[in-house]
Amino acid sequence: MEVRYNPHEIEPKWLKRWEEEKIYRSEIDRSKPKYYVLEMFPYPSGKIHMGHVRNYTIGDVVARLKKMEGYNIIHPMGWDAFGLPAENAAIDKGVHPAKWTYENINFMKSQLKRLGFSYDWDREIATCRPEYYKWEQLIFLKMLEKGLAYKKRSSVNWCNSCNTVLANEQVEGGECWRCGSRVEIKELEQWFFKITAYTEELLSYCDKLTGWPEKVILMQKNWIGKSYGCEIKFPLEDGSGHITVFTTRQDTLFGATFMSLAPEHPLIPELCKGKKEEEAVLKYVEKSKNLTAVQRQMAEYEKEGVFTGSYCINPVTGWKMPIYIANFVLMEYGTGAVMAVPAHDERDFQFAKKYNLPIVVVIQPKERQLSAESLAEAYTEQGYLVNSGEFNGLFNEEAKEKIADYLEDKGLGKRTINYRLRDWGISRQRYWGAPIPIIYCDKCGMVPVPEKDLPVVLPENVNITGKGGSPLADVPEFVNTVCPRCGGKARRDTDTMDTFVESSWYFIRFASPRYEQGMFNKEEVDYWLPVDQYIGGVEHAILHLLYSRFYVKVLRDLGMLNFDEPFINLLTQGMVCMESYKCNEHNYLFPEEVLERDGRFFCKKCDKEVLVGRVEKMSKSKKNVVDPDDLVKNYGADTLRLFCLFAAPPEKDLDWSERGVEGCNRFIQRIWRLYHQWEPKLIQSVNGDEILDNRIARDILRMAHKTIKRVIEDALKRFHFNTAISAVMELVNYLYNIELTEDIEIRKAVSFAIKQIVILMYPFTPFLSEELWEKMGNKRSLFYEKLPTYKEAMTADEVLTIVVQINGKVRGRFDLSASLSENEMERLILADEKISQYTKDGIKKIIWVPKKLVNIIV
RNA sequence: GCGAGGAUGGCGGAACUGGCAGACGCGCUGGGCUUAGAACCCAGUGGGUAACACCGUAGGGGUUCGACUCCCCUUCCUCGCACCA
Repeated sequence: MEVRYNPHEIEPKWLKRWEEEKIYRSEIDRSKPKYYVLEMFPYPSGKIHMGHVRNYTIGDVVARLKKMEGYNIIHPMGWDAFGLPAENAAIDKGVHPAKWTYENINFMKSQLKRLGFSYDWDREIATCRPEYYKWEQLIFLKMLEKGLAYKKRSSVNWCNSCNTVLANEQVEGGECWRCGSRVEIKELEQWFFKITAYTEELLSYCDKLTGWPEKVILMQKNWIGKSYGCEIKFPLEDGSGHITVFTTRQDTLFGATFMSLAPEHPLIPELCKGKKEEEAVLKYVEKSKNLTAVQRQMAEYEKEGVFTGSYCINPVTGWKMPIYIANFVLMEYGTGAVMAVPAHDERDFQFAKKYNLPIVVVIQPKERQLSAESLAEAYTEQGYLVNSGEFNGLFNEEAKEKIADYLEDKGLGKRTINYRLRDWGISRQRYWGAPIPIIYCDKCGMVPVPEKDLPVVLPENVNITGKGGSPLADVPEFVNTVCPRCGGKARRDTDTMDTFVESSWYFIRFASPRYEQGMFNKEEVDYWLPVDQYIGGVEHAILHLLYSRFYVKVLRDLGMLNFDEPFINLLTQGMVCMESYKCNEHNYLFPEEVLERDGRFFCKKCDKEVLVGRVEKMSKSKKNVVDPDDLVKNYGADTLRLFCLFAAPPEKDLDWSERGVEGCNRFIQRIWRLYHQWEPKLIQSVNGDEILDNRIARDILRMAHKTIKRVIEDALKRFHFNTAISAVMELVNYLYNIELTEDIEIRKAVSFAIKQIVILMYPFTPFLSEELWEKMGNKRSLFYEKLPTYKEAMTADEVLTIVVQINGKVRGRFDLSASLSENEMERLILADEKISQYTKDGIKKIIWVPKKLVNIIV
């Protein structure tokens, strides 16, 4: 008889039953501690890919494990449904973004269901529904009231030939992704969220995020970019004012020999006015205007600039410093003006060399002597001050403080702190997003949409061509409205919000997804939030997580929430990777378009040898993708899940391997077969701590208890599912070596062990486990079962294998009864013939690692 | 350039606080079953040797009775930020 686990019969059976019984529905239960498991919700792009499968499998395992540990679980799923791809689909295929999005949602939802994820689908949300974005618009208005939302002129990428705004990701190497023409910069009035109002809190609370990966916290800190320094005033030579700079190196002030300004610096027109340099300067400024940030980066770091014709005075040395415009100075950071210290800053050094500007050394290292003439590069390390008047001889870190004191005393400058973090621009000149609830009236100016008129619904009848500005501007029924204040004619804001706004609070909405009286039901939120375990890709380590943290703080300060941080624990899972094949003639090839011959690979079309690419992230363009649907069809969901968990620990990248998948399927079959071999001999009610006389039976029980311990410690405490699974594999292998027998004690022990396997595998392979669980005579789903407990005493070995080292080298192994004392063991070991050969010249020292190892030093 | 992480068999990966390196899986080899194959089961599998010895965690040095693990230097790889003054 062939015994085979058939996923195509068994898996649909359980899907149906789980759905009918709604076992994953979550409700407040104050008798249990709650646990909120959340995976980053997907963008409904069409169908799920392996990255989703891995992410959601990890989340599902966490949810099931925590449930089995006794928590009341909430495990929701939804759709980050607004975004650019929907609009692109409209442009390419003429499908309405809404239709495209909802169809994708339906399809992807069926895919997720098929994989057996334990979502409470009653809580499903899609951010493109007015019931959702209504509350986003409300919060926008509250932020406006608080001054946390404001409007200012800001630049966008603009394509002249398509006549449209481009998102950053639509700019490829400074060119438009559609037509390839040069991208320009255009200034538009845009909305911003004042995230900088929370800079300090976002930074200091980083240290409270103890459940986050170190790496992500560091990225957040770097993104915020706090630096301590001074603002220093440099008087203009003609006495007409001064230029303020920001520097973190006030210790090098005596070495500042010229001044560099950003091309956008407001003083420039005045500085060059009437000078012979004026024309050249204005031309340079004009040229810089049309450079995007992307293009600036492509400028290959060539430092360049022009002299303005004016000078300012170094306040401590009295030197006349020429004022330059320099392309590397950023208007957005500091004051847009930099004091140039060529001897101690790499960029200033290059600039000084190029334009032949003076270099003065003011920091000397201890071990060598620098001189301005022979300097080949800037010296940016620490050292002692020279050429710095009364500060000579000070260590530069000390001098920073002394010079800052001096500047403050004399009123020449003051200590300041600067941050890299800028406010969050949220205006998008796009259709498929949440409309910004603002009305412009000729008489009353800018008027917020009254709360009672929310939501401002995104109109359906819109023509999306990919041309022009915001598509909403072409919908007169939307644009034209009446002013809520005066009742006169008015126009709506035609921009939509950045999709990061929707994802900044969806995790709160999940607590009460159908609530109609407000953004959320406070009682539900107080119970479920914050998220206990958040799981997703590291690509969101900065923006999404930072914006979500910001949102929670804003809502807290609006009195709506009473917690400070959204995500207690964060797991960033690795990517799913695969080799790629590239033919010189036919570009990237699918694996089936490649022929293998003696370990080399050839293109089936042209028979030329193909380049086997590094294992890298699966992507359509590289043709190194596998479709989860195919895998479910071939192996079933359990196998696919198991592979995602077994091939690597969750935070590492996962290398795709078809053979590895087959191995996981084999393991499932092995459990299935093991069960069926023993089925007639299994004994129903067994408990694991019975005292058995049979040695083999006792060993089986011990092995089972050890396995429970390992699975709990690896899976639950460390989320290392790969080693947890391998522990179960070892137990299965062990049981395969037990001969089928009528011995009652062995049958009891095996029954216990098999039961543990079924329970322990449930979070990983729920279908298989449910089926076996039912076969074992259980009526209720495993979902309600508790994790097994192990007895420490039951894991203790009766016989210990003691490793004996002589001078740190392994020279023998002794199987000794665990009941012996160290002294008794020592006597037995030293009496051994082989060991005594080593010890005949006398023993210096004996070091014991209890129950494991002894090192004899001779 | 700065910051972080990493390098272990033919491959993916174990070894948690320093204590048997290579668990588990894949692949490979041999055997069993079979008319044959697939599937399955058993055994072996870092290098080296007839067997020991010995050599092995990127390379070099150090601390220690003992180092994949701790410290210093070097090389390479991955990721993040990237003209932030």
